[in-house]
Amino acid sequence: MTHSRLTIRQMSKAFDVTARTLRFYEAKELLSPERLGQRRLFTHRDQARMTLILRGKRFGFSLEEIRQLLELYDGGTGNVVQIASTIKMAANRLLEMERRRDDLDVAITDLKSQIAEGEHILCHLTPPEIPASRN
Amino acid sequence: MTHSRLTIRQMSKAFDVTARTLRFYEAKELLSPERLGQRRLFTHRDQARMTLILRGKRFGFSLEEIRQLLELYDGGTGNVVQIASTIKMAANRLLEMERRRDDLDVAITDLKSQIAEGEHILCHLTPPEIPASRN
DNA sequence: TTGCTCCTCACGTCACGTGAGGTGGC
DNA sequence: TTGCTCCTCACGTCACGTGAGGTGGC
Repeated sequence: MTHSRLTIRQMSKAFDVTARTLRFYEAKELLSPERLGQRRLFTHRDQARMTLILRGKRFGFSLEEIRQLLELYDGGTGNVVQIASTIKMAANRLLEMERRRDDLDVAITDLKSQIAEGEHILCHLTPPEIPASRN
Repeated sequence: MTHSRLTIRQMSKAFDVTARTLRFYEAKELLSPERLGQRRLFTHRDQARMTLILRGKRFGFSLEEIRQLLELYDGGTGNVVQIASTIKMAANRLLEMERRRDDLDVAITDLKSQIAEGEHILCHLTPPEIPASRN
C-alpha cells in the first residue's frame, strides 16, 4: 500500500532521483511539497507532476519548458491557443529528437567500426619492448 | 586551396563552432595553436585534432575523456595495454550510446502519440468563450 | 548520548555564452 | 579617425553534486 504523502527519501526512491534533485525542482517551482515543520511532504499532486517532469526530461525539454507545460496542464484543458502552441512546441521537439537519434545512429555505426579497427590493430601488434630489468 | 594555418575566425567557420569554443579547448589543452603576437594560428595538427574532438563529442565522450584519447593517439600506436583500455572505454561508451538511442526511440514514439492525442483534443474542442467586448 | 533523517547555505562542475574593455594593423 | 578582427578577464547559465554545519524526534 502506498502512502499519499512521501518524505523526501521515499520520494527519491520512488522516482530514482536524489534528494537534491527534488529540492532543486522545488526551488524551480516544479514541485510544491507541503511542510511538516521543516520537513517536506510530497503530495499526490507532486507525484503526478514528477512523472510528467521525468517524461519531459526524456523528451529533452529543459526544466523551464517543463514548468511552462505543467502550467498549461494545470490550467485544466486551457484554451485553444495554449494547446495549439504546446503542440507546436512538442512537434519542434520531436524533429530535434529525430535528428538526435539519427546522429546517434551514425555515431554508433562509426564507433563500432572504430572499435573493430582497434581490435584488428591490437591482434596484429608485435608485443612491446619489455624493459630489461631482470638482473 | 586551403591554408595550413588558420585564424580563429577561419577555424571556427571551418568547424562550425564559436571562437569561444576554440579558446576553451585550448584552455583545456585539447588544442595548442601557435601564436603570432597575441593572435592564435591553428596548425594542421590542430585541425586534425579538432576533427577527432568533434567526433568524440558525437560519441558522447566528455572533453576530459577526449583529451585522454588524443594523448593515446599522440603517443603513436602506444602500447598494447593503452590500446586495450581505450577499446574497453569505447565499448562501454558504445553500450551507453545504444541505451540512449533505445530510450530516445521510446521517447519519440511516446511524444508522437501525445501529439496525436493533443491534436485529437484540439479538433473536438468547442471554441473558447470570446470576451464580449464588442460594444 | 548515539544514530537517523532531515534541513539550509553555498561553493563546485561541465561546456560553453556573453558582455566589458582593450589592442593592433590595414 | 573609423572599422575590423583579435585578445583577456570574468561573470552567467543549466542541472544538479557535494560537503559543511545544524536541527529534531525516536
